[in-house]
Amino acid sequence: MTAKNSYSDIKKTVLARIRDHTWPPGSIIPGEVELSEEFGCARATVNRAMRELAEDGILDRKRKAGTRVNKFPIRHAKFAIPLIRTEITSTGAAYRYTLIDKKSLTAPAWLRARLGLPDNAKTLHLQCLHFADNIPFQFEDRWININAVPSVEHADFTTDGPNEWLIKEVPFTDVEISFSARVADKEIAEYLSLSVGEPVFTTERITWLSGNPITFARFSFGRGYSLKTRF
Amino acid sequence: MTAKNSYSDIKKTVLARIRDHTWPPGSIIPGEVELSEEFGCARATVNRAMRELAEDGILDRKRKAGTRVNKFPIRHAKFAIPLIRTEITSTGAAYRYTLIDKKSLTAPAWLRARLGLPDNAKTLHLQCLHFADNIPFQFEDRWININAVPSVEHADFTTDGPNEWLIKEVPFTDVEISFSARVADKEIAEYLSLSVGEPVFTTERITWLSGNPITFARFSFGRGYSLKTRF
DNA sequence: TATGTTTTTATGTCTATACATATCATCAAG
DNA sequence: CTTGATGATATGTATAGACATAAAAACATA
Repeated sequence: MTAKNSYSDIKKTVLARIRDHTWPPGSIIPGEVELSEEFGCARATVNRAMRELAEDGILDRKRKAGTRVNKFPIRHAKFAIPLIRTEITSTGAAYRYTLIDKKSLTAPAWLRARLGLPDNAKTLHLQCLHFADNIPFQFEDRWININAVPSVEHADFTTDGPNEWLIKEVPFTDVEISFSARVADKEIAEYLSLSVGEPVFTTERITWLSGNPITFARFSFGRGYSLKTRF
Repeated sequence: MTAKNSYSDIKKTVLARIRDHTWPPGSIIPGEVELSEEFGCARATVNRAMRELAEDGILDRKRKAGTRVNKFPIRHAKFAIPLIRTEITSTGAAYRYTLIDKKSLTAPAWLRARLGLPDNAKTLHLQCLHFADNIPFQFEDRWININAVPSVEHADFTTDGPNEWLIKEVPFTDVEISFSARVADKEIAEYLSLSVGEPVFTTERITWLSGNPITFARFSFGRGYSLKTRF
């Protein structure tokens, strides 16, 4: 009868009990009915609290088996992946964009393999630079599957980056993002004012529309960039 | 009256309408009552569907103002941050852990600044290596605030890593994670079998318990590591 | 003993209803 | 023209009750 009744209060109470080892890792916790009686609220309210804690990886729930405290909570870090324009302007810096190169090419072998494209697949290859206060911030190397997005051939990328165009024009269903540390090659070093061989924080992104690859993009960030999240 | 009624069906339908530009980016979509009539279900069901889409960053909802399609839908990428042991064993590789060094030290200035610790703060400094199939996978450099976790002085880290111990023993409320690309120094190069100067994918983590810093850890990953997510 | 079959049960979802609350829109007063 | 009060309204949350479903547990059969 602890006179708590909102689902977020229940979440807090449950988290507190996990933290103070009232309900230690791996243990089973009371069922929804019992908890709803204790908290003096409806089962649906307890259900929402428990469901959200399970989504956060704190609890592990199974029908009939009950709810347990996860032994090794898989924390889900949420990273904001904003538009590069938003990322730069939100720091107060001025955003500037330049299109370096734009060419229609048959997809190279590595790209065909990566995206599962047929031989002779036509692609549009773009290279762009994004500046923050006129300092090079991000080098973008992008390939677009022309077969999947025919209209891209007539798009003009001189004022807006391809990402902004794609988000507006092309729907997608799946995205894969990866983060890694790479070596700056001559090209990247030049564009980002680095030395060849310096480490470069790199993200790669592939997007599909119902299984059909749309675009592959590699983003190389300037010196000292780091991606942060707090939760 | 599209005869769909489960909340996940509604999510799919809404997503489809966003993709085919029935509801273009930035547009306002019908209210919950109207949609519940269209789908022939209760408002609560529509509410759950819309709430989850909003959590995913697809929709933007405001009381009274209604629900809009987010102009830039990929706002958040979720990464699972598993235990290193889990990460390695889930690939089928064998996990091995070694404690390299363990020392009680007064916190160095950079750490005091980073965590907001007082002068002369006592810390436990640990260096560990995590192997996948006997190949060095991750080098862990960790500092634990002894003041916040006195019992850590008697903990034995020879068989289990400090992360596993901390998760079991010490509750925390806040985490900050950052990703970056760093240069391998002599120490890291040796432990991870790299050359000095090679790029190293690095994550740093700070955890707090209600504002009180618990631990700072820097994880350096072996050559070619990348962090992936798909959604 | 081993293998299906049935029962039981905790979670999963849905409904109908109610009230709370933020905020947009309108209109009035200064 | 600005500021402040007042509705109207869409989302936010809660409730009680119902049925669905997965899976553990108990039972029955070969």
